[in-house]
Amino acid sequence: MLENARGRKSSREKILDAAAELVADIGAGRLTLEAVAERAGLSKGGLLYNFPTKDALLQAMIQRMIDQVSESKEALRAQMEPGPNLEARVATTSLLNMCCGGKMQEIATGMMAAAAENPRLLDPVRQVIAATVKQIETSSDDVEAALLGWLAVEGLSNLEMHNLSPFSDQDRERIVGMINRLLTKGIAP
Amino acid sequence: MLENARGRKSSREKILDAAAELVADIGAGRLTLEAVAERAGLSKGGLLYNFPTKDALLQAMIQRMIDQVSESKEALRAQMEPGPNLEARVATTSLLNMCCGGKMQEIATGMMAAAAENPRLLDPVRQVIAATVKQIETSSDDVEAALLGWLAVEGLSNLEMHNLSPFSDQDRERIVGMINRLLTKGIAP
DNA sequence: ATTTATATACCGACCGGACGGTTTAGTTGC
DNA sequence: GCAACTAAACCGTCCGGTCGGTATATAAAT
Repeated sequence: MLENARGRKSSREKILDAAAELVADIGAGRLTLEAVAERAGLSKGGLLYNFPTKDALLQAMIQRMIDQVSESKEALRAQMEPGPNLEARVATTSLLNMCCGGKMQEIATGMMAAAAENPRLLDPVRQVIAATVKQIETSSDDVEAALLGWLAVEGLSNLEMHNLSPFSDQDRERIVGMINRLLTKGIAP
Repeated sequence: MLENARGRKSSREKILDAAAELVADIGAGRLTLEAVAERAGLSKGGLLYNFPTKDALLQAMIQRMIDQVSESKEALRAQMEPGPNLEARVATTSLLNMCCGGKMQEIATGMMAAAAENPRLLDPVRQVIAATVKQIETSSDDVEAALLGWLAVEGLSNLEMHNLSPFSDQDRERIVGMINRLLTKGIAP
């Protein structure tokens, strides 16, 4: 996916990958152009050729993450068994898959970097969140359960993206299962 | 509270207030010593007299916020009507009062600054969170409901601390009410 | 076929400003 | 006389961004 004609990853992709990894490794506040360039395997000049400013790079990180989430949601929507609160289940599952699967791969990184550098870069995220919530609110059979589950996943993923989660893998699994039960069986068991 | 002998706020307090306000105003990544000093009404030298390094300042911000939360929890624990899942209700209510009451006053600011600058500064927060969760798990009548409610509040407050919340005031009130109902009446209404 | 032109993608030296922290010399109030 | 500063200069480093140059490929002109 997203390779150029010769089947090799484009520089843009390599750069975005490198930036995401770096944020995860050394922290959003320490993200520098030189470090990104080095990890992506090109020079600072080459990096700035692809992204003329640091803001542009951060913006692209955010956009890519939004696109990936939306992709993942689309896939889940097709694949998931139908039932109540489908939209909420799709939203929560995609969030959990993306940001929490062992390493927070794509989600948190861009957001943390943007939040540290220039909060306005989070505007597109705001839109996505607003849209997601609206969709959950209008499409759910049990709006209360759906919102609650979504918020809980939001909390869990936020904890994990700051390495603040006190939960073991099996604790986490239990919690995820519990949220899924809430979403499929409603607020009354 | 926390004033010196003559009833005036100590410089330390003024500095910590200023830093918190600044983070809220201009973003965690743009927090500089000079700006903090200016807003606190003293010189950079005076600031560095009180906090010898920027790390020390951030550490103090975190510590103050932890102390305030623990204070607030203690107060709530005495004042709150007894009932099921008391500990979870205390934890969630203190979180909501602190960080979400109109302005995110104390909680988010220190955390965001620390996360941007030096994630290791969040270690004390990790401890508090782990302790809170353990307490909720051991003391709750309905552990599932308690954890779910706590996570949801965590999610809501995280959204709010990045100005990402799509909820209106009355939406928010409904959600908080819903979480409280979950905590007081259990997972089955 | 050879030259010339143009575009793409990149290198890397360098600049300038910001910022954390130091130092020094002086001031004010208890 | 000491604690708690002020004021201002200064240092060293880091870092975003600029800029001139380079290599390669493709196209156009002769």
